[in-house]
Amino acid sequence: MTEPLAPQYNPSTIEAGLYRWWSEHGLFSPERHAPGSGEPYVIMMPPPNVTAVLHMGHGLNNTVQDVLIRFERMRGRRALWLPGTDHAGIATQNVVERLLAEQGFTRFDLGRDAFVERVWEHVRVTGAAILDQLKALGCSADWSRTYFTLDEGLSRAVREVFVRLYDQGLVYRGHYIINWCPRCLTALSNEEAEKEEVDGQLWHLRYPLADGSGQLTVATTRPETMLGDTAVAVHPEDERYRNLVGRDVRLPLVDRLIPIMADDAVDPSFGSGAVKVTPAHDPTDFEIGRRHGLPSIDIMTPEARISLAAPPRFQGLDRYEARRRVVAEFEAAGLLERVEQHRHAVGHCYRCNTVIEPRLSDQWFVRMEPLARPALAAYRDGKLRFVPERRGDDYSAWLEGIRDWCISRQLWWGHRIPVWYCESPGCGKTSVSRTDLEVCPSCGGPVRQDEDVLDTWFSSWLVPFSSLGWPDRTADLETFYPGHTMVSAPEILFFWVARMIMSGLHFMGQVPYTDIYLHGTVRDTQHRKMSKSLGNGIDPLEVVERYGADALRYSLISGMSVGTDVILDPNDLEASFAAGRNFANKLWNAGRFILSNLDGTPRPLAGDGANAVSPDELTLADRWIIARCDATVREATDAYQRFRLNDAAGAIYHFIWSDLADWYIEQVKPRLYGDVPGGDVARAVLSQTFDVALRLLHPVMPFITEALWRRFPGRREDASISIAPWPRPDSRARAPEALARFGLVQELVSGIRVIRAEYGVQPGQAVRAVVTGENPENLAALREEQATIVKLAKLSDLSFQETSDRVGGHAVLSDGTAVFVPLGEAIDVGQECSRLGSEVDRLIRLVESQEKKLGNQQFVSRAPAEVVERERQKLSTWKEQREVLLKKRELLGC
RNA sequence: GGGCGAAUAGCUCAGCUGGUUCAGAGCGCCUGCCUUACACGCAGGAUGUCGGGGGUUCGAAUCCCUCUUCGCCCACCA
Repeated sequence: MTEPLAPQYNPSTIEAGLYRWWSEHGLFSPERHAPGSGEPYVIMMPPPNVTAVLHMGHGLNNTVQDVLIRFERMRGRRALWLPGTDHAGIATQNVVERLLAEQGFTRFDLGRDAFVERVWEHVRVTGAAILDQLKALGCSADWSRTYFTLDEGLSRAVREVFVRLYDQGLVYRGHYIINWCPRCLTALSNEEAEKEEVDGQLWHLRYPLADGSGQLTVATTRPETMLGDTAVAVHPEDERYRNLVGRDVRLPLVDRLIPIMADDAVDPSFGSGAVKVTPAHDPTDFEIGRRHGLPSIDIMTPEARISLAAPPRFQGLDRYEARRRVVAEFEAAGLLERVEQHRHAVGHCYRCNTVIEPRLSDQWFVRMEPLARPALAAYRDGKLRFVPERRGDDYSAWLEGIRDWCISRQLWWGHRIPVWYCESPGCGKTSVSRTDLEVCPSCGGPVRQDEDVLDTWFSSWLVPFSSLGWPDRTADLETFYPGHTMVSAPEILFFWVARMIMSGLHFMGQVPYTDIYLHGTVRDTQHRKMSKSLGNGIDPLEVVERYGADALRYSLISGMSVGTDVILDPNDLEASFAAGRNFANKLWNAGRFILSNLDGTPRPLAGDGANAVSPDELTLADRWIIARCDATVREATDAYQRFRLNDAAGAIYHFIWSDLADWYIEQVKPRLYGDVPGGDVARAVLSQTFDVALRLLHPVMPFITEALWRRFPGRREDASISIAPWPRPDSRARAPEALARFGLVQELVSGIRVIRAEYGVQPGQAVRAVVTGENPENLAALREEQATIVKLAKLSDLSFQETSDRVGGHAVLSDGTAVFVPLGEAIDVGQECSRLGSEVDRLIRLVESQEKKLGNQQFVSRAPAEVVERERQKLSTWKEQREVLLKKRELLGC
């Protein structure tokens, strides 16, 4: 690593090598980077689905986690970032089924075993690709502990949990209305049925009374379900229908007699106040049916076609064809009262977006209320912290309204439900078992395992402990449970995060983590979520190749604030990622400059060493940059801890680019070149502040900071910035006076630059400047940095004196100190007068309003004394500046 | 229908506990520079009724009310 650094930073030449080096040195495993010491710090990676390679949302999610884990690792924690991948039952099965369909097959053509083997093939390929992608992003997860949710270990945990919950009466089999996807042909949980507002219609249908004495109108959004109606319900208090309760209507098209009954579930103010009751196809109707002992008629096949339970002419029709046909027949019979436009929420499958069909079937459920209660209490007792805070409200609201969790899925890809049914007549027992059963435990007869698999979230909700070896009491489990921070996208708060908390409390007795950081979503410039179907995605690997992982990471982090979305332009990668790339290049070149000027190990800045730099060797600029560096340490550390990663990145960016590169490096050059004495002190200050800056930035930009940091003279071959100690604030570095005085130097230089720019002074031409002022301390400070000012403002001479020159450019600093640049004939007196005039006007207005404020008795008496004093200071400074400017105008003869 | 959030420069957004970062940053735009770390750069510059209206206060981008517009979450009025 001694070859000269190229002037343009080329991430692709260093990233892969550094990552390999980190891995080989085991820097990501807690036992290697912090053997036996340090408080554990654990982040569980949300396991990416093995359906497909990662998108930018994963890029953001994992970058955030990596920033946090690297930060805590440098702070001396035994940091474990535990990675894994999720088998993603329904999603993965769909992907592979689609691939099969392209070849003209269905899963039934292959059969269960061959199909599952086919899915495994897909999973092995994408799973490996995903891990490679995470590595390309620089993710410092502990790959030696990587899990897959279908691994043997995690499968064992799944069975253990199922059996325990069953034994505790918290898992049960029930015959209920569930959400059914007619395309995926499986049950879904409530969370997997995404409600979406759609413009639909409300059909008002007339049902004739059985005795022919009249009609009753019902309103429905799904007229085809009337084929399965078994009653009509009205509200018990509804006067309009009181005399009809107990009578029958003749169900049109089907010609079946069904009763009219009263039930509280009916809202008399909606529609006609009478509801058709279809217990097999609607959850509310199912409950009504159950209360009144109504029969259920299932008129639909799993594919949502009309079944044999309906009249023959409807059989086999798709649900929407059937809807048209039913409506048409009602209309033809004069039984269609009216059709109303009606906007309502309809459930859609979260994987294929097909409209959900409520369906009556036998499924397995988890009783959630007993699990939810402790999870709610944990939040109320302050054991969980949500960032942003308001997400805690979503969490508790969901828990309060929680319903039982349907966990069985009619899929082939997933954990098979560990339930066996005895097939011998006379026994028929249901057995739930941790191990596979060959025979019935009670009668020894033949058994058949439940065909279904478990919801994919039934394995991932256990990850905080199952990935550590549970149910065995492993050393990992002892050390790393409970963990600390969960970094997640807000859309999986209920699917995953809340359920992990419930399982953690139930099986481990403690919440799995205390901080839940829900970041925003990656969107395009039209604020649409990035997705494959919209074609507005950005491939993270393409960005890594073109701009580097650090640039990608910086751009993501700087573009996010707590809980808000990150906007990227998929059509203009340059606009989205150039900032990060430019910053990396800036840093690279600053590093190139600094490192090439460090001839040998620099003197220590502090300490007892004989050659340590003593405080009185430091110049004003040195004290200033050291104080700025210290302030940045405080700011960045605080921001990282509060998950304000963009603030941390911003503070470091500003320190490196503005303070260190634009000001300090520029001003320090004469000392480095030997034009001015003190080069060794300058090198010491440069070395230390740059070292600190690299360490502060390392969590966000790990590759470039490591590459530069390792090149410092005297660095041990095996030293890595990733385990270098986190910079500490140093109260001795605080120097408010240096910050203020160097601020004046900056003001003076800027003032002269403005004059040069406004008067079109050639960039190469040096000019003279004269400073006058009343404040001796400030003048002394400017004098101390005379060389800096001369260099940065390109002066031929800087003098401190009274002046009688009349022609030139003027500027006044915030403390009233004035600078004058004689420009000879180049100056336009009239222009300068008007320039000064408008400045004077501004000050006059400020002084006036300030005098009014201070003349206000209310303000002076009610505002805190320090505020009043501060305002007085302002007034006197402005007055002083005004006087100086007026004097200048006088001198110029305006 | 219920709950929550947002609206600040052309764009993306900071501005946390009312008053020294108070009107800001980055990008974009304009002017001038290939100054021996960096043109992925340097120096300078322009741009705002802080969404509208009302209120509280000595003082409001900041707190309260209201309206408008967007967004998110939840929901068994069929």
